[in-house]
Amino acid sequence: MKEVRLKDIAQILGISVTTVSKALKGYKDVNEETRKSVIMLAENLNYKPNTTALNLKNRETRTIGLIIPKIVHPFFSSVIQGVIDEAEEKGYLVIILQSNESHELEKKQLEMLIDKRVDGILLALADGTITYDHLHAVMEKEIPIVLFDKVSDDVSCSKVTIDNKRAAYEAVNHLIGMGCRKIVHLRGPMNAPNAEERYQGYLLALLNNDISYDDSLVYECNGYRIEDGEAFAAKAFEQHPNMDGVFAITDHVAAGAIAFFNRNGIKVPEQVAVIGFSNSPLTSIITPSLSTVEQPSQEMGREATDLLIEEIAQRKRQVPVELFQIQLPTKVVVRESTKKK
Amino acid sequence: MKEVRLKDIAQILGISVTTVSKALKGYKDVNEETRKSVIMLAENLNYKPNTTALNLKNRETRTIGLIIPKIVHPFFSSVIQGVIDEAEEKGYLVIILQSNESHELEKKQLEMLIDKRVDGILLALADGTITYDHLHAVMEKEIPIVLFDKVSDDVSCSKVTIDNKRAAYEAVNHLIGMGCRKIVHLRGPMNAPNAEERYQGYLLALLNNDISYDDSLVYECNGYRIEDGEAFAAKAFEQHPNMDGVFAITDHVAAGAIAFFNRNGIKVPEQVAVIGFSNSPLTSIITPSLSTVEQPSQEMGREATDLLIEEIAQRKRQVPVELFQIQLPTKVVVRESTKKK
DNA sequence: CTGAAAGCGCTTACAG
DNA sequence: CTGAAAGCGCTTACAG
Repeated sequence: MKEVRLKDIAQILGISVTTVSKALKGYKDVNEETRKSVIMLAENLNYKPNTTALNLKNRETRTIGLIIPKIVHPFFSSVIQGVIDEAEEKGYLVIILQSNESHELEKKQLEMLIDKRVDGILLALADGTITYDHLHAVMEKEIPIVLFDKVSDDVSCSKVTIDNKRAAYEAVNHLIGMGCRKIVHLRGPMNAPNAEERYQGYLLALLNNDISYDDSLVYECNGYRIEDGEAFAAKAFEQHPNMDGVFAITDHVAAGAIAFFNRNGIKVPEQVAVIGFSNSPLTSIITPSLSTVEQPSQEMGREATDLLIEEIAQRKRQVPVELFQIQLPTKVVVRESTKKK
Repeated sequence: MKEVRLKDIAQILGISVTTVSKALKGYKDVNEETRKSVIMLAENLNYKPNTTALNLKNRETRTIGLIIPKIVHPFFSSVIQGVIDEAEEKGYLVIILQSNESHELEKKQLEMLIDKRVDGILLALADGTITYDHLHAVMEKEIPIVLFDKVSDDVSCSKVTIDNKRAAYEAVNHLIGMGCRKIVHLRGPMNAPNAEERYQGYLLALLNNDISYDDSLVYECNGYRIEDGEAFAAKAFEQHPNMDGVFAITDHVAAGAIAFFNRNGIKVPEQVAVIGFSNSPLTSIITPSLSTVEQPSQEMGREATDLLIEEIAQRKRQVPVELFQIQLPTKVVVRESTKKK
């Protein structure tokens, strides 16, 4: 069963393709009778315009590309959902690719999406990405792109992130409010901007509360798995048996710390309070449940999509493109691991 | 900066578009010199064929659609990864949509994908889907479709699932092997095929081990959240204080049961052994860690994609389409919640 | 070995 | 009010 084309309708009605097209598109220079008969027949034959032909004609695909470091991940999969939902509402479809934190793959996938002629691209930088030529290439082609979560100052485009420094500040401030004074920070790698900003927030909270900074309380985790958290908590506790708080770069690292404390009879939160980052599902599953910082993941996806589609529209209208840097609010979620002593 | 077209190359070289096209596509009826100069220039100008024009010409988009009930879900997000990886390897891109377990949405999205002219569709049925006309419509248009995870006998297309009955059988058999005799089954809804099959597996395991069936040990959960598991475990324990095993329809339900037992001083696994289903991340996070049935999620995505792309190729070659029903192997993963007493 | 022509399915400026 | 023609960027059967 072949697809119905304008030509088929035209032939049946004995009129030209032009007129059929106009009738369907609501041009008013079409006789009322003609219009009606075209529309009826189109309906009966269940005519659907060939999107592929429209794509070619209109120079747009109504498709956006999304490159994400990791799909099987509570935060990112929630971002994906936000993107898809928002895009669908605005009439766009989404092609998703996973960079696996690899610079090479990210670059290759960016090219695939451009070849595919997507109307715009959404991207969270891979950890492995250290140069940005592939992104500059996109900007030169004037293809709209919006970065989110992991971004870089070296790329001038719209961006959606959270305020990592402030979020960390609030987390540590919360620990201090609970009475903590010797707070260990299990931080991420030095070269990761997000990790650096959270570290700055940690510093600021100490400063604002007149707690002197002790750099031996800061540990750089070389992995974000639960076991990494266990290992670093063990190390920290050995070196600082009087520690009374932990601010971990992720919930998994925090969960690892709690596992270590649980196993060694160190009471959480009585002896050591623990707070993580992300509000991932495990926070309410472990015992004690884990306080954390909630990142608005779906909103991040929605917001980034919104900016992208807006930019696509501006480019299309040939008006100057506005760039935005949006920082979404976070909030501390208090659970058992930092409840009042 | 406009995109380079064949026409541009032709003009610069003073030859026809036809010859440029042929040179690039390796036709041998092109002068060696001409070929070389075309290829060089194309490279220098970084020529990329316009995919949109090719789509129209070739009547294919090298794109497949994926409709999934829920994106933020460990099992499904892992399926997504499998699909995307496999598709990318085979030169296809993937458009993802979320049906939110809704029949209506699933139908609408199916139409969107068809309008989009995807080459094929991958779909896990929504819980809300009770009739299959929208799927029959797809089959009539001869658009390749492969169902996975949640499938229906009423739709004749290739399918990829696990053998739920066998998987459940093995789980319950494992409990029996650990010495359990009064095994509670927290099952899913009566009208859900997967739930029904697992229930059948439960029955069969009892039968094969000469344990008489007691239908008061079977509870139909009206939800799969942890709290649902807690509530039903409480109910079961109240009615059967001598119960010694639980086989739950999902890991979350099982985790809820464990939470209830933990809180009430009922030893797991000593007094009651518990096994879940899916091998989701929480299984190794809770205490005691949860035994479960591992479902091959990425493999399911890969396998379904593979079948789909194969079918697309067959349709294209006009050879008769073969339909497959693949059942992927599962395996029992033993953790603390069912360790030897 | 080269290229004019037709065609994929649509849109739209233009002539009548 | 209608429709022939040109065009989006490509491919390919065909003539020379």
